[in-house]
Amino acid sequence: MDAPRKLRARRKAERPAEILDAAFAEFSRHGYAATRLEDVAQLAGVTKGTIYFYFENKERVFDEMIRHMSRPMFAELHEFIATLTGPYHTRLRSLIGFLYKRCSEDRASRETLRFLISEGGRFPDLVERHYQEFIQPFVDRLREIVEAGISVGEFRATPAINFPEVIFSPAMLLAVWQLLFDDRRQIDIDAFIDAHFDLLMKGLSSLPPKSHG
Amino acid sequence: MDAPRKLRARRKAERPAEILDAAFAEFSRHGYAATRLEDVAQLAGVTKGTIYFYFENKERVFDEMIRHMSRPMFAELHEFIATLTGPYHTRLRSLIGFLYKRCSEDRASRETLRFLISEGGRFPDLVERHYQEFIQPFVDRLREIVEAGISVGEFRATPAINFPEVIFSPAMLLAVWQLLFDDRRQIDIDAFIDAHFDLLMKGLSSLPPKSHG
Amino acid sequence: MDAPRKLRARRKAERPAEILDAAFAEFSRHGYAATRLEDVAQLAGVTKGTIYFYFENKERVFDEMIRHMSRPMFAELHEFIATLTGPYHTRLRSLIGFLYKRCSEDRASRETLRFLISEGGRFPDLVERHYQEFIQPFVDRLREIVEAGISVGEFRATPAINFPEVIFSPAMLLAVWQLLFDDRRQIDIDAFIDAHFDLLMKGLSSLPPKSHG
Amino acid sequence: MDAPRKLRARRKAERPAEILDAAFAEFSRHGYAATRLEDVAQLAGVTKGTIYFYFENKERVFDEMIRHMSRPMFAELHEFIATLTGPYHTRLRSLIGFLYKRCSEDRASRETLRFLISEGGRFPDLVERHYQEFIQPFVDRLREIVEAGISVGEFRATPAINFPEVIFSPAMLLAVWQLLFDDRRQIDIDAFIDAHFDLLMKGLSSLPPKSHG
DNA sequence: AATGAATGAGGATTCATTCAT
DNA sequence: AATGAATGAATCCTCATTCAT
Repeated sequence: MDAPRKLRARRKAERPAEILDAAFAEFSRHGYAATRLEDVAQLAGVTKGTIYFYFENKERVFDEMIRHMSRPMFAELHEFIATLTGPYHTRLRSLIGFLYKRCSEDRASRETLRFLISEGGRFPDLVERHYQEFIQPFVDRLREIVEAGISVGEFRATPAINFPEVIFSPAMLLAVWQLLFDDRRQIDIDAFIDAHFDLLMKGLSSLPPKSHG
Repeated sequence: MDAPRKLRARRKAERPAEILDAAFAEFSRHGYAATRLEDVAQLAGVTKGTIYFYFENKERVFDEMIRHMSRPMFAELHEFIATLTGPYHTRLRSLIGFLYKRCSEDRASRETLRFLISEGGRFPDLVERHYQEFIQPFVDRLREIVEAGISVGEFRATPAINFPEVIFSPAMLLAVWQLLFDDRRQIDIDAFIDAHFDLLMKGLSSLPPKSHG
Repeated sequence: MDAPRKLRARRKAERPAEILDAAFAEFSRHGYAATRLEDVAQLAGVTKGTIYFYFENKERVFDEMIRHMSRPMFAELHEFIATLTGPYHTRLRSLIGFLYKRCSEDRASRETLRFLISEGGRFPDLVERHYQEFIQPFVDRLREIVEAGISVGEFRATPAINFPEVIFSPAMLLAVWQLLFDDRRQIDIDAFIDAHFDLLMKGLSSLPPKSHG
Repeated sequence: MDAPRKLRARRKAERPAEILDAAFAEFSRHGYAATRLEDVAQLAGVTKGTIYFYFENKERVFDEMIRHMSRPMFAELHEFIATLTGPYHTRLRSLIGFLYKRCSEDRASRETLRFLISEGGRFPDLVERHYQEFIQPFVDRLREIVEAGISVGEFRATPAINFPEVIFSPAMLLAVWQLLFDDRRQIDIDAFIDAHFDLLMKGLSSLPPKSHG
């Protein structure tokens, strides 16, 4: 008499997340407009009606799905930012490394970028939220690190200080690349990251280039 | 009795392009699935039936629209590539400058990127075509320039040679930024480009950094 | 330990009536088809499931609601009829006055008329029941009074004896008026009734009209 | 090449009316909410989509259907009113006779009354329109006739002058009766009307009652 | 060439009803 | 007794597509 009640309660608690996971799968495959809620339901192992029990309509399913997928991402970023220590070039690598992990390893984050680009017109709040919660904190932190690095002489003064996006843009390109080609044009990600850091550190360095001789 | 015939003939010749221009406007506003051919027709000043006279179905309208918007872009790239002369760092700036013009000034190119990201799953050929016609030639040319620059000592040897994407990624980021925020978060594009080149040239440079004293 | 049990018992006994009262409110606002049992439940302070504990389905809720609202009406009519005394024109006034009270003061009776008109096609038994229980007894009693009045010389012989509906029709019109306009077009009800009786009594009178001189 | 074009054009011109006729049939059978547009379409010999080609949505179909059915009724009333001549009791009979024709012979008018009673809450404009276009003109004209009749001594002064509804209410009752019982409880309409006029004329008369001896 | 009336499959949404708890 | 999660049939409405004119 207790186990089933718990089961029911547990199911109820888990249903919305199950539906949102299914929604992620379908929406990222077909886009917002071409996704049928019936397919989402089926993938979640429920029926259409159940979705409407938990969510007001398709737009809300999409919106909540994005929140559902983004929440851990936002949280992780903020946690991660708090732990950065060491010399500034290390912090910089570390921070950008975090972004690479999001872009290259985490399909959810990558697909979120796709959603923002594809459906941003229909869901402008969603874009704004991601700017406030993810992009801006990330960019700000990046700028602080570079500024601090400059002030202690680790980095040279550079106009890129005003456009930290320039500094991490290869990570974004990698994400877009993967969105475009999925697995059809593989990139050696580690080598890509190394190339990025090589160029970046050289570009930021306040030291003369090593002699190759 | 001749003028009207000519007019009609001209109209006829222009119809498909007019429809495709209208299609571009509607598809880029709402995405493939949410665009109604009726709206495309209205914007083009014709009726639904007329679209079906010129195009087989909605998919073909989309596909042809992309071709229509991309053709000049492809052509320009190839023409542009042929004209590159001078020292390799100049050629590099020039080539990347071309990309910036596409990304920042040309809405059609930018929206094409959005289409590729949004609808690539539905139109894989379209992605492939753009890779063959635009991305690959661009990347190849870039790599050639850098390689040549290295071999004549203008640039240092760098692993970025294997990932020319790293070199132009800020331009792509700028395009994505504009797709996401449109005019809501303006960027000083010239300053952005300067920051990019500053970092890039420093990163590629085979010379010691200028002393600031 | 006893009070709560009583309370619950009382609640239980009252539940069906509470539900039917709520049903009356919702059905009369939206009609049968457009009323949602969920709203009825909410208004009654219970959940959907509870309704199905007490009633088989939506049709039964509606049917029982009508019975619930009509029962006192039927009972009152029969009681009232039994009490009629005095001269026949007094009895006539009194009986029609009863109808006016139902039509003008009692929203439940008026809305019942609306239900009969709106949903009679779906619930023919309901119409039949009201005919048997209310209309026929009322009409019969009315005819009896008029016949008796004629036989004692209070009223003149009139073909209206065969259509007692003609005699009370203004009361029905008033009900319909209120159903149509609610409070948007107020009528002075007492003056309306006076006008009705003035015309009716004159029409039935066996006496010459009063001279106005 | 001409006949078919005409045919097409004629069909197009007739379609909306055909659909509205079918809508009348279905709506009056089942009420607004319970009517399925698909059934309306089928009865009209078209498909769902066609209805939406001509009408924005279900509400508009209903609204236009009412207009469609009422227009001739409104027009006829106004024409009829203009033709009234003769002694005032003749005009009165004639005007009320018009109403009886609407109520007893014309199902469309009767069903319109049902719609007003059933769906007035959802379509208040519709009720208002009928008041302005039909009820008010009718009532005003009736009052004028009675007033004129009084002033020339045909009728006695009566408080019913302020409530002309009292005068024609049996016609309304007849309509309601037919809505409730359709053909299940037949009324001898001519006899009913005679009874009405007998009572009414006696009630309005300025003369002493005829002696029956 | 072009129109636009007509189609009908498809998808969002609603809600009466069930049933495990 | 009562709950409320879950169902799925039903219905509104959309829109790509066709075709007679």
